[in-house]
Amino acid sequence: MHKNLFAYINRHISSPLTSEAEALIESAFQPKKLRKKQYFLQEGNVCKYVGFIVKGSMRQYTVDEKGVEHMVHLYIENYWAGDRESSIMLTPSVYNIDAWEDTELLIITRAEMLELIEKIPALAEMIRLMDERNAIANQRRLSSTISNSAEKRYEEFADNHPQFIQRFPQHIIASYLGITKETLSRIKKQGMK
Amino acid sequence: MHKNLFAYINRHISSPLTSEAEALIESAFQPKKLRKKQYFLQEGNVCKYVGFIVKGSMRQYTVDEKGVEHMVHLYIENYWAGDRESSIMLTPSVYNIDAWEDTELLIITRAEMLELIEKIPALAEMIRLMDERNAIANQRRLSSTISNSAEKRYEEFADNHPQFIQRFPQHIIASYLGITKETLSRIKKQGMK
DNA sequence: CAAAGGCGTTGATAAATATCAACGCTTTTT
DNA sequence: AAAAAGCGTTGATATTTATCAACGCCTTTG
Repeated sequence: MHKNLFAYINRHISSPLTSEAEALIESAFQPKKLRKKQYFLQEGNVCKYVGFIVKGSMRQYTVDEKGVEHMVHLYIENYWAGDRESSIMLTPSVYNIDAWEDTELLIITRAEMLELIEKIPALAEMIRLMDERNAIANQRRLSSTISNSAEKRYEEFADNHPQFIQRFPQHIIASYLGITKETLSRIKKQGMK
Repeated sequence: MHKNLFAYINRHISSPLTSEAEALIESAFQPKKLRKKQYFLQEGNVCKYVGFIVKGSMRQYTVDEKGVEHMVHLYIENYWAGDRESSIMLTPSVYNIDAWEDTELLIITRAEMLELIEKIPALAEMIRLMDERNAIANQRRLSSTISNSAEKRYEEFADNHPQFIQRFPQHIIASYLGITKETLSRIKKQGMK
């Protein structure tokens, strides 16, 4: 199970992990299984772990006063799930994270992760890269959300993230794009003509 | 002029900069003045520098097919301006960054910054902190943009960033919030009652 | 196997927001 | 000092998107 993580890390660093490093990582990351719908993080709790998704899919969302869910992130294999703000600040999270499909994770606390980074410089390198990509992706999404119509946002998303379109139902995608499921349904019908 | 930068860095690290570190920083960061409306970065160019704003204000925006500007970021003193994606990937930027008021910057290339980080560990610490805050802020903004009505977004923004409300005209704020200036005008009138 | 729930679609209608045009008031430029 | 440009506002109207209700088709569950 940790093999996927090693492979992921090696894909993102310049020279492969030593076997000592792998051993350290293996003992620091704890396997965790979630059944569909189970919470990884529930609103109001402090987010203790960040999780690397080995298999399955998850979603992160807020719930508004009317009970409507707003998807903030979608995750599949090789994504990291967690609420950074809560983990860092130790404040209660405003987000829920749960499993959309049965999911296998490797989880680690922030403190343990920081320790690990001290011991394995390559990990620091990976984290930096991850952060950068994340920042870039968020930047793009923000820019798209502000500037584009619902239709254009969907097109862009479908082009850039076909995996998500396949893995999540349409009403989840709609929420992620900031529109209702009905609107997305109509947009798609339009776009086909 | 570099004093502001030292103060900023010291505010974000655990033990103050040594005078050697200050000397290194001073020689690496180049002062730059921009008059109102002057470009720091123009769409289509690779973003060579990141700039620390000592005095003044700037904006980062895209321009769509219709010629409409969409504000992606607003910057004032003690903010860092630049397009990370372009700097890292060395790809042409899709953004424009220009001075809104006459502005004084301290600029540095990415390569020089990386060198500097090697030499001054405290800088690495600061950058990590900066990145974290940035990520959190972006996350919040994204979440707000997806979930909230224009009115609520404005309220939230006004509460959390009164400085921006004071420094930038309303049509810029509107664009930043992803709405038109007319809609913002009407929202504000409503809100007063 | 029957029932229930999840999902996508459609129609009718309402609400939010954009667009276009015009105006008054400042500030900046010439 | 006059002209131009920038800014915020308002009104009339158009467009986009949300809401509410209903239906058919699956898939899951008891």
